Amino acid sequence: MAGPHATFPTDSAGKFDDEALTLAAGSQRCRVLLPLPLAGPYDYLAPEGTALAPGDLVCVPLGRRESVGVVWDSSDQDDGEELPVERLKVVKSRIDLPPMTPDQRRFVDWVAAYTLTAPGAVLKMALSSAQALEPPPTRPVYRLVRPDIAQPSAGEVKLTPARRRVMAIAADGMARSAAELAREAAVGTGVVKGLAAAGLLERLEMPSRIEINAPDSARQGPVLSQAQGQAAAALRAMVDSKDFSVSLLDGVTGSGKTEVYMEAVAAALAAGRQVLVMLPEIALSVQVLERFEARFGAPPATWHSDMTQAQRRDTWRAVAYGEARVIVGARSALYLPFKELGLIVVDEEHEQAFKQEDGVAYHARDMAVVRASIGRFPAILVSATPSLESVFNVQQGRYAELRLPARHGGASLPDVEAVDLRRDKPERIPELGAGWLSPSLRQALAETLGRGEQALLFLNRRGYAPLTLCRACNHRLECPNCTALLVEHRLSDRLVCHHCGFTLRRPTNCPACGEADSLIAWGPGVERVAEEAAYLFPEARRSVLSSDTIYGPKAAAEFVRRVQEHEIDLLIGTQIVAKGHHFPQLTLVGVVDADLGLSGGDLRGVERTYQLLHQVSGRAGRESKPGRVLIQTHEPDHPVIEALVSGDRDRFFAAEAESRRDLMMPPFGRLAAVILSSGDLQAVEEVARALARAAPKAEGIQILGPSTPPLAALRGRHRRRFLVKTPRDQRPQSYLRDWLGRIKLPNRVRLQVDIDPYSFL
DNA sequence: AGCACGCCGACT
DNA sequence: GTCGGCGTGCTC
Repeated sequence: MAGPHATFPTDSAGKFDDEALTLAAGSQRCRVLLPLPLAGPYDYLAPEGTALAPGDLVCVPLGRRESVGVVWDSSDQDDGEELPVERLKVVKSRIDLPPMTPDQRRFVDWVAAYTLTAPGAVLKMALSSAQALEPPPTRPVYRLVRPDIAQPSAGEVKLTPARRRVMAIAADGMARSAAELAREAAVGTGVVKGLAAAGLLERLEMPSRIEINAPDSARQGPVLSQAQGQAAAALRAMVDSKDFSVSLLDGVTGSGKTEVYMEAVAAALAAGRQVLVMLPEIALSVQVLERFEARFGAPPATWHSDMTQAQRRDTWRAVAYGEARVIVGARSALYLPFKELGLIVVDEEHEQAFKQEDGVAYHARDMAVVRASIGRFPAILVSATPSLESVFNVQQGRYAELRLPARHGGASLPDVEAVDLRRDKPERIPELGAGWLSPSLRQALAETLGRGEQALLFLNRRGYAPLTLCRACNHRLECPNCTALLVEHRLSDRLVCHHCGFTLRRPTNCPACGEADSLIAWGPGVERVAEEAAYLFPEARRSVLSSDTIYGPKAAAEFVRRVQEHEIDLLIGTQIVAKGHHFPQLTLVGVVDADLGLSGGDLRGVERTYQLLHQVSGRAGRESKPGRVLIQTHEPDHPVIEALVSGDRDRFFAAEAESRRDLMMPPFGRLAAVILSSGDLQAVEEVARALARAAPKAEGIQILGPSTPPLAALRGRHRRRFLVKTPRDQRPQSYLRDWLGRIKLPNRVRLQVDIDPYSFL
């Protein structure tokens, strides 16, 4: 790959010390990476008399507009012909922000190469907030012109009592906003402005920065158990070694994993490094934030999709300037401009939410490990049900393993039983139709609620019913844009496509045969289970919890509070309730349908079902009250159910790993998906055939497809898919580059590559 | 991603 | 006769 005759004038200056490499002023060529999906950086000329160094943020002309960009490293790649100097435009300005660090630049290049996407597309994520690059906004403040003379000599300016009070407040020389000054002096803001006009106060523009309270790493943490203490000491040692390492912190719910990794956070902070803690769903982690605040005396900075532009800008800048020391964020926080990152913690590392599917397809857990390796610092993966990938890496000796065996604080593990739906059949309820709760589960609910305790019914399915069917002609209501059934949502009185968001008011007549009142709801969703629960336990205070009813951190916090204060007796929820909340009064968990994730050809379906059910089981019974979990299933002998009932996770993992090994599926082999899509069915099929023909033969590499994925159409686009399977020691990227480079795509067909795919829809 | 250019339908 | 639809292609 190394170009033997690199012609870039500054190349010899030393590519391993690129900070020292400063381009000379004048008409000097420099490469600028733009946040656009282009093949590589563009060449510009540094402005006369300005030195630009790799990492500098710049503003450059681009066509008839302007764009921000980052001065990129001169590569030794032999790109072929360079654009002649006459055609180059001049960099407009250097942006006054800390330069992007070499580590972050390498990370951007690495992710682009790994995911087979344009480096500019990755840079775009790193410059996520366009407004962050603008100068920080200012706010007007007022202070005394002459602090030494608070009272002007009489006659010069008329001093009314109101003005006198303002001057008295301002006498300390501090700058205050007009509103603040006016409030303290009990006058209107007009008085303040009048004094400014009279020349007694001066108006200044103050940069408004967010207040970042420094976390106090010296603060004493909680008393740890012996097992916790050992794990914490191991993690502290990793941090102190200032070297790359990956540790898997593995412990059941309630074993005190958070307290343990907090010690590693404290160690990194004490060493003067920034820390990133990644969570799958920041919206639901109010409790984690509170625990950080309790531990370090200051709330961490947060980063997630649900932020305003202003919050984004302020946080982005605070991270770049090194003011924010601890950032708790969703997967996109990985691309923040850390000045001195020294530790990444990936909590709930097994969660699929870390996998980004659209745009740049990447797995944030894996990229976090890469980021740590580039920055030469530790990464800590945390889970009660680690991914098979991570367990495999432990077995291979790549990751260190730290196990926390028992529940911290003496609470016992819940008692898990399977309910065999083949014998223990839910009864039909005349008023409602089909029922979903078996007699055993009903009885357990009655007992729990009767004791004044809380119960949770878990069903990982939003809405009222997953299928609407015509009784007369058997027509199924489908999305017009996707190969998917419309899901009935009774709360919003609509039929909804969960893939594209298409909605329809529930029709009274069948759209196919026109028969009136023939449409019936088929199968359960959480809303329907809630309806049954309302019928069976009318006095219980119920709440349905799904992404439809809990949107954003505020709603999540409110829900947590209502459960904790026992304003709700019976929760009916999707996976949104499975996440780590602490509900001491919740003693019964009923899994309505454990078989949901077990059918279908999903590679990780079995693993995911185990993780999800294990997690939701962990909601039952903490503190002193024992918990009980009832799992309704048609397959009580399924390894997942047996593992949950027996609590023998390791045996289940071993069996699951064995079946993956037989198929050479991840983590024993590598997968990449190539997805073609187009509004034009013939065009996709044609390209799929052409691609199949163009596939080069290669030792050990298998091309599966083209096949029609379950979601044969999505958002009005027809889809076809290839899977590329390679041995573990052979990355598929170079093969894919070669293969995909052989055919020219027609414009209306889009090709998307997903390395390490998680979804097979 | 923008923002042009470009080549075919309904309007003042 | 133009205004404008968004297909196609380029931006150092």
